[in-house]
Amino acid sequence: MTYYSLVTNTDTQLDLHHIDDDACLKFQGAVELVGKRWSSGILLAIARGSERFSDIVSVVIGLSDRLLSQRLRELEIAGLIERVVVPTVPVQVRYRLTPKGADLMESLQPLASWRNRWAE
Amino acid sequence: MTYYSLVTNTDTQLDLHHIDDDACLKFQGAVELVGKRWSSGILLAIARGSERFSDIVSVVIGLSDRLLSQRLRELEIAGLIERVVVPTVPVQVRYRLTPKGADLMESLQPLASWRNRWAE
DNA sequence: CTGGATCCCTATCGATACTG
DNA sequence: CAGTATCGATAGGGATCCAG
Repeated sequence: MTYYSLVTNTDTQLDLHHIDDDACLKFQGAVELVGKRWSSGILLAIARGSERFSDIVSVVIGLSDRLLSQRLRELEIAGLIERVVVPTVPVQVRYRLTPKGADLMESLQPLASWRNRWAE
Repeated sequence: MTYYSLVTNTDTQLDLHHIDDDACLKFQGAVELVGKRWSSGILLAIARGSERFSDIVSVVIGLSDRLLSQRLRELEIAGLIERVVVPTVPVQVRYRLTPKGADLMESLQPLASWRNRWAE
């Protein structure tokens, strides 16, 4: 039986040939979590320094406030971002990446490179 | 076109400020492409050696043949997999990763590691 | 400024049945 | 085996209006 070799160089990489079914589901879940519409754009915006609600809306092209609100809740539940309320008048709300979220963004860097590599 | 890095060598701090809007959209597009429902599971199944239609259905839990058919077309159009028809009786069809697709799977390994690192 | 609530529309999905 | 066709249900999305 022959199959594609996905493991090429370093030993730190995962060997996808021996992933069990549970890991398969986890992998799928992880990709679909961040792959949901607008999620990655929102995360990227926050990672780039857009901490405010209105900032994110203006940075992520096409994103509506309703969807942003919804996604922010999902991302917070997923533990990727944290919501910080500053009790001023009016109230200020800031969003930042959690360590888990920041680690995720780092892990997505190879994907960004891939997109760049295969851009036509 | 400026090549960029999501992570600087400075510290744990992310430096994404020099990413232009075009790259932002590309990044979002790349994540959402592979993050579509079932797509990653199908790619992983093929990467693990499931070349046949029925194999993929049985390996990816919950996936219906209709959706598999649809996703396979999308992934083929995206240039991630190739469809090989062997003219026997009955016809055999095999799917495998293209170099672009294999490269993608390698680029997703850090994400799999991330999922593993932050599993509770 | 930061959303919540509502309406409505479309895309997408799962199930079922069918074909070469 | 490797799909296609059809259909009803539903989830997701855009637009709009409203509130603390």
